[in-house]
Amino acid sequence: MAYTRAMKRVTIKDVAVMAGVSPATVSRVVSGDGRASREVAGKVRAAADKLGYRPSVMARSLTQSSTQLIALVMGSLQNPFDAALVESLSAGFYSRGKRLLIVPADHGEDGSGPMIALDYQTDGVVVAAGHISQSASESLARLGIPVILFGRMLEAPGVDCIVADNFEGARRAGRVLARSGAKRVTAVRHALDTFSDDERVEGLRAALKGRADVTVVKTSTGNGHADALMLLSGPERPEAVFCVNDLLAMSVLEAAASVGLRVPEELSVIGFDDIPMASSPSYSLTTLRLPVDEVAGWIIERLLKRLQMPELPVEMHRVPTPLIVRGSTRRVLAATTRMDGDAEEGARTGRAGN
Amino acid sequence: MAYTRAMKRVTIKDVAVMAGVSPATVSRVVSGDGRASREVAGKVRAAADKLGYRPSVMARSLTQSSTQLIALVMGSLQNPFDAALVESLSAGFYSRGKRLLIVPADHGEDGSGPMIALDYQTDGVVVAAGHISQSASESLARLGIPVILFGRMLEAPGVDCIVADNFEGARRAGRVLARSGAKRVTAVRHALDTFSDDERVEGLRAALKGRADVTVVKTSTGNGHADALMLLSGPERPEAVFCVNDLLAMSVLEAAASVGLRVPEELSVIGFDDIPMASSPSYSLTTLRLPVDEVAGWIIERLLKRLQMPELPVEMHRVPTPLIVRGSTRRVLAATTRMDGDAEEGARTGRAGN
DNA sequence: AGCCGACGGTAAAACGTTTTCATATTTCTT
DNA sequence: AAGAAATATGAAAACGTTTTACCGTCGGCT
Repeated sequence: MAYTRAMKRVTIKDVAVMAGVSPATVSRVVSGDGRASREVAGKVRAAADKLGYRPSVMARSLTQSSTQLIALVMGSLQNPFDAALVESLSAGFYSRGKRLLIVPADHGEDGSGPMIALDYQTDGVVVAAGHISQSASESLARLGIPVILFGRMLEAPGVDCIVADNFEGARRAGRVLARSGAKRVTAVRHALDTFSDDERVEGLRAALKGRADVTVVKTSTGNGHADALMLLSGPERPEAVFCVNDLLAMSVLEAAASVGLRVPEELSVIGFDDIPMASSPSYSLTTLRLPVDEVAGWIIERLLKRLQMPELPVEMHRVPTPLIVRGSTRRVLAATTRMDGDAEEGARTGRAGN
Repeated sequence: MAYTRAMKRVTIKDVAVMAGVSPATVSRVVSGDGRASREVAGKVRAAADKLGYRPSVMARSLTQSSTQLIALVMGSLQNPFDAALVESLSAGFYSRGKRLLIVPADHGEDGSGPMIALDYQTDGVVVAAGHISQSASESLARLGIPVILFGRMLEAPGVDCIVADNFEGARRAGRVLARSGAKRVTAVRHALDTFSDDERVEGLRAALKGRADVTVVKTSTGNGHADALMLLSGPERPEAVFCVNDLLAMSVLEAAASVGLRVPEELSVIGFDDIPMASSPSYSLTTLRLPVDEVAGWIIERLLKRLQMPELPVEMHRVPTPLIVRGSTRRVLAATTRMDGDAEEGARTGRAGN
C-alpha cells in the first residue's frame, strides 16, 4: 500500500468492523488480555495486520496511567562519558519497551523544564546530565513521579540516587600522587556548583592531608586548554594534577606536551571516568573508572522496579571507582601498596595487544 | 504545596469551576484563542496558576493534529560529531517548542523502529544517526509524516535531505595528498553499507586517478586501533591515509606514533568532520569540516517550514566541507593551490594562542 | 421600535482508547 | 439434567481536551 500522504489514522473501530466484532474485543486482543477465544483473536489479528493498525498511545494514556514514556534529562554531550550513558540508557530502556523523551537539563532554569515530564505524562524521570543543580533536582523531586538521579545525592521520597564513589576514588588518586612524592598538587574542577566535584576534591584533600599542598582551580568547559596552559606556565607549577574528569586531564596532558614537561617524570596527571580515549597511547591516562554500562543498568533496573512498586524505600547507590593505573603517573614500589590497603592499585592496565 | 505522592491530575474542569466558567472558556483562554473578555481571562488565568494547571498533551492531541513531538532517530554517540549534533538539535528544537522522542536507529530492523513515531503521533522525524541503512530510511519515508534525513540522499515525497558535500571534500583531500607526492594511498571506511563513505571514497579516487594507487580498507567501530596498526605494519604500507571520519584518523595517528612513523614526513593523514579533538596539538589533524551547528540549524528550519507547508517540494541540501589544513599533512607550495582552484586550501589553521 | 452583526459565552460532540457492567454462551459439578 | 461457575462478548462510560453549533446580550443602524 504505497500511500502518498497523511492518511487518516486507522482506528480500533476500523479493525472492529473488519473483524466483525466490537471495539472492546479488539482492544482486549491487541493488548493481550487473554479473555478472547482463539477464533476471534485470529480474526482480529488478521484484520489488524491487514489494516496496519497501531494503537494510539495518546488515546490509550487517557484511560490508563502508564504511557511507557520516560523523561531523560540530558545535559551537554561533550564529555564522551555522558554521551555513552545516554546511548546505553536509550538502548536499555527501548529493549524493555520504554520510550525516552529528551528534556534538556538547562531548559528553563525556572523549573519549567521538568514540567515537560508532566505535560507528556511520563512514567518517570532519569537524570543523565553530567551536572544538575540542587534546585533543578529538587523541582524534579516534587513532580510526584519516580526519579532516578545520577551524579547527586538527594533525599526525597520517590527519588533514587546513583553516584560514583567520588570520595574514595579521589582518595586513591591522592595516595598515588602522595607516594610519587609530589608536594604541590593541583585539583582542577568545574566552576559550577557540582556535587561530584566537591566530593572528589574532598577525597583528594583527605589523602594528601599533611603530605602535600593542594590548590584548587576552577575551569569552565571550553577553556580547558587555555586554563591548563596557564596552570603549567607559572614558576610555582604543580608536580601533579588531579582533574575531575578525563577530558580536563587530557587538556592538561596536552598543555604539558606543548610546554615541554615530561609526563610522568616532571608531572603526574590523573583523571576521572576512564573514557575510551584515556587508554589511547597518546594519553595513557591514569584515571578512576566509572563503568557506564553498570550505571545505566542500575538506573534501568531500579526505575523499572520502582514503577512496579512505587512505595519502595529509596535507595542511595554508590558505584565503586577502581583506579586504573597508566602511564601518566609514576610507577611506585608495589610494597607500599599493601600498607595503604589498596589492593587493586597494583594493577597496571595497558591497551590490548601490547 | 509540598505534596508527597502522585496527586490527582488537575484538569481543565477544576480550573473551570474555580473560575466559575465553562471548560470551553478555559480552553480558549489558555490556548490564547482570543474570544474571551479581559475580565474572564484574568479570572481563568488566576485559577489556572493557583491550581498549577498544565494541559495534558495526550488529551489535546486526540482532537488536534499536532503533538509538538519530533522523533529523533539516533544511532551510536561514540563519534563526538553525532553527539554534538544530537545536542544541538535538542537545544534548537526545544527553544522552538518542539519535544524530542528518541528512536534508536537499530531498534527493530524489521522496520518497527520508526513505527514508534506513529504510536506517539510525532509531527515529524529527524534522522541524526551517523549511518542509516537504505531500507530503514525507506520505511521512514513511508510513514506519511515529514522526514529530514541526514547523511543519505533519498528521493521520496515529504523527505528532505541534508548531506555533507562528501565527494568534493574528499576530492580536496585527495588533491592535497597527491601534491604531497604520495603514491600509495589508503582509504579507511566503515564495513557497513554507508552512503557517505561511498561518496567520500569516490571523491578521493577522482582526485588521485592516475596520480596514485588507492586501496580501500574497511573497519568496524571498536577495531579502529587494531586495524590501524595492521595497516601500517606491512611492508607495503601507505604513504597517506584518508579516513572517513576523524575518529578513525586519530586511531591511525596513534598507530603511526606507536610504530614510530613520523607524521607528516613519512605518513600523511586526513580525516573528516573536524571534531574538537582533531585540533588538539597531540593530533593536529588535517580534516574536512562538517559544521555541526549549521547542519542542525538547517534541519530545524527545514522541518519547521515543512510542518507549516506540507506540500513544499523536497529539498536536497549539500553542506560544503571546507578543508582544514593542520599538521598531519605536508605543507605544499601555495603556488600550486591556485592551479587547482581551491582557494581555501591555503589556510592553515592552528590552535588559538599559538 | 425593530433588525442586524459582533461579541462572550456554553453545552455537547468528537478524538481513540480502556474498562466496567451486564449479558449470553459454554463448561463444570453433582 | 439442572444449576453453578467460568468464559466470551458487547454497550456504554470514562479519560481530558478542542471544536462546533448554538444562544444570549449589547450597541448601532435604518
